[in-house]
Amino acid sequence: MSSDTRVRFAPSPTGYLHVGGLRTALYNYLFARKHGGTFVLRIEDTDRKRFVEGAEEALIDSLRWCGLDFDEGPGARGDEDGPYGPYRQSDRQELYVAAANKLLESGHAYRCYRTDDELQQIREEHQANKSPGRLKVRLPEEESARRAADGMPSVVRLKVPDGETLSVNDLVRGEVSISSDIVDDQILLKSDGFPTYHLANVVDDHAMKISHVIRGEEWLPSMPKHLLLYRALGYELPQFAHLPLLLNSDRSKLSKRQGDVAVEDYREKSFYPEALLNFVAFLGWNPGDDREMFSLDELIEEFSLKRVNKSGAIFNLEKLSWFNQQYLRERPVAETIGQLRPLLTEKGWGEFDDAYLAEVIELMKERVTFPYEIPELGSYFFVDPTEYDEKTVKKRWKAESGERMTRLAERLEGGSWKADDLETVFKDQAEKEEIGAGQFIHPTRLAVSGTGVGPSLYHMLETLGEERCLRRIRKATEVLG
RNA sequence: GUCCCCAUCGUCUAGUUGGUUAGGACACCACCCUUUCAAGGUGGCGACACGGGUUCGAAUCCCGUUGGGGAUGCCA
Repeated sequence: MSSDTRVRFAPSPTGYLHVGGLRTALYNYLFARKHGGTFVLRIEDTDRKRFVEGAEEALIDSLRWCGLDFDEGPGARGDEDGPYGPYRQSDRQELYVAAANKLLESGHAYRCYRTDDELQQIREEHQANKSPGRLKVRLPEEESARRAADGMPSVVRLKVPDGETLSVNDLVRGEVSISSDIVDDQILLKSDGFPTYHLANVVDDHAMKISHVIRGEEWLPSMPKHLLLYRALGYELPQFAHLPLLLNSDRSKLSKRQGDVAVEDYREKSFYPEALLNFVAFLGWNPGDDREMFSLDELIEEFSLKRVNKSGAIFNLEKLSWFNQQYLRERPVAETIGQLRPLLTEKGWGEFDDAYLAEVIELMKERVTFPYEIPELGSYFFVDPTEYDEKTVKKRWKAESGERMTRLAERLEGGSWKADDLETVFKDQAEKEEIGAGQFIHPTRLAVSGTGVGPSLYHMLETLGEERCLRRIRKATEVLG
């Protein structure tokens, strides 16, 4: 495939970027980049009732946060959006009206004057009769003329032919065919004059020279309508690829209500965009071997529609978290410091220098999934413990612990504060007192951190420094006895 | 109801031309390491929805059943 590969992501600005949409956008992006093609962003805002202020900005913001830059579309190139603009359907109205008129003239479409009530009744009867065919909405010629003369509102409908088998060779599903007899006369132009998805989509994909339509599986059933439109309008057919759906844990189509579905939700929870992308890329695609960690560039290198699955995939938060943990571990410390610092300021825990924070991060990053967990699980790196974990006290702080800790502190004072040396002192002291080193190790951890869990004790002490440690040990002997 | 799509461990999946002890990852369990917790290592648990064909041989091909999902909007 050459540079005339053109794909598009065409979201409706009804709020936010759905993770399913992100996956669709990602596959389109990967396909475009892989083939040296063009990735277009088109805003499908033909439904005035669902218009949400700021949704387009939020959408673009989420896309950019993930690093999916588009070549054409609103704001793609600063002042200029691209050669096939405008890229908002609300700005392309004439095109749709022109196409609808053309279809009207050629007899592929007709004006329909049915009322909502009539339509509802037709649907009910259709279902009651268990009839497999098309909804019979066409009015006799004279009745249409009469209603038109009465000035009744109308829509433009596609006049679906009888007895045809409409099939397409889908890039992920192979040949899919549907009989035209069961395809309804799709509304093309609504009574408010705006086009429906079906018309606008086909007109724009053609006008924007889209070569591959890569979209969600929910569009597969309407594919025959689109085929008919391409044909009636005399457009060349693009290639189609219908992607498997992203699912809730109950296998229904991924939706709000059963968890977070907006990219911005995950951004707020401080997932790394790389982790989200990596995770979402593997929902429906894999490279065919055991590798799992992929940067965007590596995905571009490996991606192929041939390896896209047919069945839906459950969005599994645990796996996403695992990816995030992996990414956190390979992150440059400087970046994590930058994430950590505002959290500390927010908690009013004061200022800490980079070197100190870097050490804390090194000790903690293998134990957490998100940077924000570092101050949560490791508050003791920043403030003295104000209480001691009850269970740990019960288990580790014996009657003699207070005196032992006092003797240990005395011996430690003024000595080397390197982890290795500390370890030597602990072991030596234990030997002297003829007890297990654990009798010092556990109470010390408790005294210094307030908890029974955490990083390697000696390294933790080294990082914390002599002053903090001795102060805390003495405080603990007072409080715990 | 009707139409379309789908079907391998709990989850994501490998398996692309029929012959594998059906592989990996997440999660879970055990052990090792660590006198903590993680991480890491080792091992374990765990799947071809069912029934018919075709074939010497089927997870793989065909048919049916069942199950799941999607569509059926003047939403996209």
